[in-house]
Amino acid sequence: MFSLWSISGVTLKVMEYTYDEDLEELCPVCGDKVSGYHYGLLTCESCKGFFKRTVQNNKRYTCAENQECKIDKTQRKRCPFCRFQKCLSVGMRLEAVRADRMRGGRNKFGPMYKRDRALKQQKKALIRSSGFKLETSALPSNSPLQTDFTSFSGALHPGAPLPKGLLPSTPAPITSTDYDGSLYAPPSLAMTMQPHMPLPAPYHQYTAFPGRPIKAECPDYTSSPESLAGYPFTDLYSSSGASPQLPGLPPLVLELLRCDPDETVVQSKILAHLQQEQGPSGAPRGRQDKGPSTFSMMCRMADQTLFSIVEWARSCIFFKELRVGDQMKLLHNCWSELLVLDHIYRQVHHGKEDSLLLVTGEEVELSCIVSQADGTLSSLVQRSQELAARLMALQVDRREAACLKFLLLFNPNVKLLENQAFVEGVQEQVNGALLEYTLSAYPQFQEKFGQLVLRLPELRALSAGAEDYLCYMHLSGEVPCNNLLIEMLHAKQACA
DNA sequence: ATAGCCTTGAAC
DNA sequence: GTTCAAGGCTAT
Repeated sequence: MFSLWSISGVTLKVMEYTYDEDLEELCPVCGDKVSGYHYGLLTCESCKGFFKRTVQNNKRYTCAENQECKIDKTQRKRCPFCRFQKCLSVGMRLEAVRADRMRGGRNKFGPMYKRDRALKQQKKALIRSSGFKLETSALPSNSPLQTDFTSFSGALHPGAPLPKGLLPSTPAPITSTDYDGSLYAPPSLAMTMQPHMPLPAPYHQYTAFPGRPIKAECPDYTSSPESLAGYPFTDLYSSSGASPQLPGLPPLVLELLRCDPDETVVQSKILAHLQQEQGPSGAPRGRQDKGPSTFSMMCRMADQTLFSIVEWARSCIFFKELRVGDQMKLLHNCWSELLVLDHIYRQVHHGKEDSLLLVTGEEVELSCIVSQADGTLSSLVQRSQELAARLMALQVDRREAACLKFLLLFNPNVKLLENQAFVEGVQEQVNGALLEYTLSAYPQFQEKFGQLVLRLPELRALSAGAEDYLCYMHLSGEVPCNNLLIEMLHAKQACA
């Protein structure tokens, strides 16, 4: 029996899988067995008690070493300073320790724990359905969920608002990944897909515990942004956007929504880039003397949008767990669909039939576009307006749009994927979450899910038309060079 | 001081 | 009524 299984290599995978499952039950502070949720996350009984004693008794510790002691089950008693630091850095919440020492009952974290559990279940099911553990950016001993949360709010997020300015403010010679800085270098998806290597960034800024007095009576951690760095749950709680806490919101939908970048950040980034591109030399690169053609501007805009879409995908839950090869295959397959959806959803939001809202925030009259475009382009724009109108009629909301993006990205029909089952699993899960969401949020509109999903083939047809047109224009030399759009176009043709 | 077990009580 | 994360108790 053993020999039979071991030669196939299956045993190995199964063992990895169960091993990894066990890992999830370990305390992120010391690696001991988890006994439940304590002060914000799953920890062991001893770290729970340690955290409580420290906060309740306002204890102050010092480290005899370099404030970087390893904390594990056997050594956790040796340095309470570093242990408490670790408690904070993994996300244990001071405010969950009660000032009044009231016993029993539930606190405000209740729903969060519930959501956490649900997400964990979902993720587990996904891993199970894909048959084996994925390549994750392995953190020491966190549950996958906790890993996700820390990295969401961590410094790795490429879509995070840039510190300042339009150009990378980091003096470090970040070479290949920085397309913004290299106008003449050939763009490449492969480049933008490289892991951000230069900084072996820690997942949580170990903001050395700054001698802050420990107060039991709910310290206002929410008021100082920098103190949130190591507290993954805070932004989960104040769910992004102005939407109030929806009770029936499936956790997965919430999670997908959280992956969405801030629109204004994307907008200003793209705007800045385009201005810079035409920029200082004063000489617009357009043909003839009336400046860049409408089409060329649209290409540049789409190109920049595509970059932000790639950034979005790279930082997305599930997607970032795939190997780069699979990531590229998926993106090569759906880039134009995502672009079209991005455009169309913007029009839905814009809500005007006779004008377009561009990614830069500019509003352009439809008649103006049509007058400058050829027949094919005009008809593409027209079709996209019709699709936008249909989605508007369906009153598609942000959460649904977020799901649709994932449904396009995780296309199970993409061939030769290393991890096909995972992609199918995500497709399935997102479908389920979207269905659940539409049913609970729009109970009076039972067919909404079906209606939404029916728009996807239409959208695909439209994007195929757009690709064809782009291809044609490219062959006529009308598309600006150094264009990610073109690279994607070629990649797709190479696949087909 | 630590950590395993016990009691409590609001939310479900 | 059940759950389960709070605080409490206590031998080590």
